[in-house]
This record gives sequence, C-alpha cells and structure tokens, in this order.
Amino acid sequence: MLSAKMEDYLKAIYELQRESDEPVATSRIADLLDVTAPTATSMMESLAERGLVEREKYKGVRLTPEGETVALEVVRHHRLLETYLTEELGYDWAEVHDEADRLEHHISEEFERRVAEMLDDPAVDPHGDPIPTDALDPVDETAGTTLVEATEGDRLVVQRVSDRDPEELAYLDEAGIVPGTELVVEEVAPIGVVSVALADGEGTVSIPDAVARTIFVDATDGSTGSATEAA
Amino acid sequence: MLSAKMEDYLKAIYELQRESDEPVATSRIADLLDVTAPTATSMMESLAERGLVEREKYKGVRLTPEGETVALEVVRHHRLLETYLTEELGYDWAEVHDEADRLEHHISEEFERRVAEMLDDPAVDPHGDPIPTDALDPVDETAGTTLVEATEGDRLVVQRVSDRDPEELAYLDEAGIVPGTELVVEEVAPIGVVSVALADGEGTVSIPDAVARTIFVDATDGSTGSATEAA
DNA sequence: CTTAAGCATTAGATTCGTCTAATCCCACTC
DNA sequence: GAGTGGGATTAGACGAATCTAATGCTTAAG
Ligand SMILES: [Mn+2]
Ligand SMILES: [Mn+2]
Ligand SMILES: [Mn+2]
Ligand SMILES: [Mn+2]
Repeated sequence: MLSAKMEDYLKAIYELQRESDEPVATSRIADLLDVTAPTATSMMESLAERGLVEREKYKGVRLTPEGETVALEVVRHHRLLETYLTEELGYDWAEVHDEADRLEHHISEEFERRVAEMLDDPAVDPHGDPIPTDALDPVDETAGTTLVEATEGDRLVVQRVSDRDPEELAYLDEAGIVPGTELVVEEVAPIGVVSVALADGEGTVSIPDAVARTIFVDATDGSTGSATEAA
Repeated sequence: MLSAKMEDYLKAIYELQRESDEPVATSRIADLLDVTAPTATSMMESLAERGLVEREKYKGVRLTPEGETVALEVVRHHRLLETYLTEELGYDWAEVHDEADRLEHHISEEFERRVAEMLDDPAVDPHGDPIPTDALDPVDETAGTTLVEATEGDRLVVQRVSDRDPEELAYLDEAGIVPGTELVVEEVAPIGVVSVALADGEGTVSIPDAVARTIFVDATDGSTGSATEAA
C-alpha cells in the first residue's frame, strides 16, 4: 500500500522527531534522505493527504499516530534485521545498517515473525537501539543521556550508539566501546572532546563531541548521578 | 544499476526461454508478469537498448549473454533464498516463492555469499531447481523429462517441481510427491491425467497434464528408460 | 517598522513503469 | 494473390518521485 520511499520518509521523520519537540523541518528531512528540499516538500504534501503527518506550511511536520505506527513497523523491521544479520549470519555490527535499510521495506510480516521468534523476541538491537514490539507500542527513544552531557568522574555504562556510520562503529568496536561497556569519564575538555577510561583497564579513549552526542549512557551504581540530568 | 522491474523481466524471459528455442513472445512475458502487452513491448525496447536482449520486432526477444548473466544472478538469489527460508527459518516449501520473489532484488552480494556459505553451497533448492553457481555459469534447466512424457510402467524419481503455485505445492506435498520421491506410472489416460503409485506404498495419485508438465523426473535404475526420451 | 537573509514552497520539466485506444504486421485461408 | 484475424506495436496519457529555477514566507537585526 505504501511505497518504500514513503516508508523511508516516515522513518526519517521518526528519527528526527526524537531530537526535539519542534515540528520536523523540511530541510532536515531532505538532508537526511539526500534529496532536494522541493522533493521533501512535495512528499510531505502526499503524506499529509494520507493522514500520516500533520503539516504546517513553512513550519514542518509531525507524525500522526497512524504515521508513527508505520514508522514503528519499519523501525522494528530494521532493528530486527540488524540483530538477525549479526546473530545468525555473522555480520559485523558495523556492516548491518545498509543491508537492513534496504530489506526493511521488503520482508513480509511472516518473515518478521519468524525472525523475532528465532531471536527470542530481542528487546534491543546490536547497537543498543530498542526494538518496537509486535504490537508497535510507542518506544522511548530518548531514555538515558548522551556522553557529551557527562562530567568528570562519572562511572557509566554504554547503552546505545548510533548505527549510521560504519567507520565510527568500527572505530568504537576497536576501542572496546559497545553497548554494555563500563567506563569512567576522565576529562571533558572545553575544546569538544571527552576522554573516557575503560573500566576493565583497557586504556583511555578520546571521543569528539559529535560522536559523544550519539553515545547513550546510564550511570552505574555508585556514580554521582549527574549523567541522568539533562544538559 | 538495473531496476527490480528490469530484473523481473529478465528473469521472466529466462524462464520462458527454457520452454523452447523460439524467441520469447511479448505476450508471454506480459502474461507472466501480469502487465499489458504494450508495457512489455516498451520494456523490451529498453532492455534491447541496454544490450540485455536481442529483439526482432513482431517476433520476440532472446537474452544476450549479458542479459542471461543478470537473469542467472537473480535466479541464484531466488533459489538460495528459497533454500535459506526453508532450511533456516522453517518456512514450508510451498510458502517461500513470494518472499524470495521480492527479496531476490534487494539482498547484497555479501548477503548472498553468507547465505550460500551457511547452506554449504547447495546445488538445488527445495523444489529441485538447480542453483546457479557464484560464477553464474549457464545452468541446464531442461535436464530430465516431465511426467507428461512418461509411459505406463516407468519407474521414476521426482527431480523438480514448479515453485510457482503454492496450492499445487501444498497438494503435492500432502500427496508425498517431493524431489526424491520414487514412483511408478500406473496409467497415462488419454483425457489428460497421469496416475502414479508411490514406490513406498503410500497409494496412488492422479495428476492432470497441466501439473504433470511441471514435474521433472528421471528414470530409476531398472526402468525402461522411456522417460529420458523426448516426446 | 523595515528589510534582507535564509528556508520553504511553487512552477515546470524529466524519467520510469504503466495503462487504454488506435493502428499495424504477418501468416494462414481461400 | 487477396483477405482477415490475432498478436504486436505506436500514440498518447498518467502517477510517482525526482530535479532546477523562480518565487514566497518568516523572522531577526537594525
Ligand atoms: Mn530504507
Ligand atoms: Mn541499530
Ligand atoms: Mn521478483
Ligand atoms: Mn524454487
């Protein structure tokens, strides 16, 4: 019923929407999907006509409940596929995003069901992203804080990292920073870099803000707790 | 580079081409893909322009070597996927065709490689269809004879059945007729039905010509050998 | 209150895959 | 060697998704 393209736009809006409460601007969508602004505008008109987004001209769009359901379905496919490719087909977690990004639009509900079953209904994907349930209930995508918001001395556990950039993922993997890794914040330098020590004694890693912003962390027991406050 | 649609047309031509040496008629392609004749004509023009088919107006088309390579790649994807879905995801062999028919256009070469490896480079899919090798060497799709060409008393082994019709597959499965099944031809009725007895004593099955034409068989040792002669 | 910069939208065009309606070939029948 | 029936092609149009170029809002600065 919906084209793969429309699904892509809805997923993009879903992802942008979790960055703030503002309506999502046309240009952000165009950027993310690598199309021109007029293209995004005209797609927003179609989506609005179908009741999948609410649109205020010159302001931006927001997913309607129906639009969010479609987005959640696509996101569920994406994250289940990433998990499946990693667990069952031996993909590296850095490689799975593009494959999942194509297949997410073409698998059947039957395929989704069987994969979920084989993986025993996983709650998170290899990057720590939460997998929407079969019922497509809204998911809290903003749980936790990001590493840029941490302060020196914080003891943290990595919860999730962005799955977008394979190079970044490969680097983090190499450095030993994956969901579940415990680390201590050594320095938050004012020039835009955060240095963390791996809790298992594997050394120190310096992470630029742009990357730190995509790493979600939780305080471990015994922390100051500052990591749970917003910046 | 090539659209999924173009791949579909090339695969369709590949499949029709193995039914005879004649060029493939536009109307056959249109029928198979469920489009109108002008649509098929115009796609044939595009494919000819790209050097993927050789076209003689009002006669039909034939795959060029390049076109055949593309078709073989798609067919390899299709049959590997069918095998994978059956072996690893627990699909029934009657259900896999449609899923494979969509995914075949969207998996990466990496996915293909990993699936082939996991399955240990299978030579045939669940329906007995030969899987083209990684090198995409031409495959003999017409090996063996079909059940309509059999004569009474022939002892045969089922080699392959068409994967197109899930109902037919479910029926044959139910009846115990799968690749590897041994059977004896009891009667070839002039009204267009073939009756066969299952060699393992599981009774007799009557198969209409239309279906028998899609079941490929080989003679077992001790047969009259007539099944290996063309009709 | 005015203006200009910076987004966003409108206008108009293109490509792909598809359709219906009209026309055209070709091969077979007489 | 016509004539005709049936399949194939041409003609013309359309929706989806995209682009470039032109125009239009909004807003923040003055
Ligand atoms: Mn996608
Ligand atoms: Mn992910
Ligand atoms: Mn297909
Ligand atoms: Mn098959």
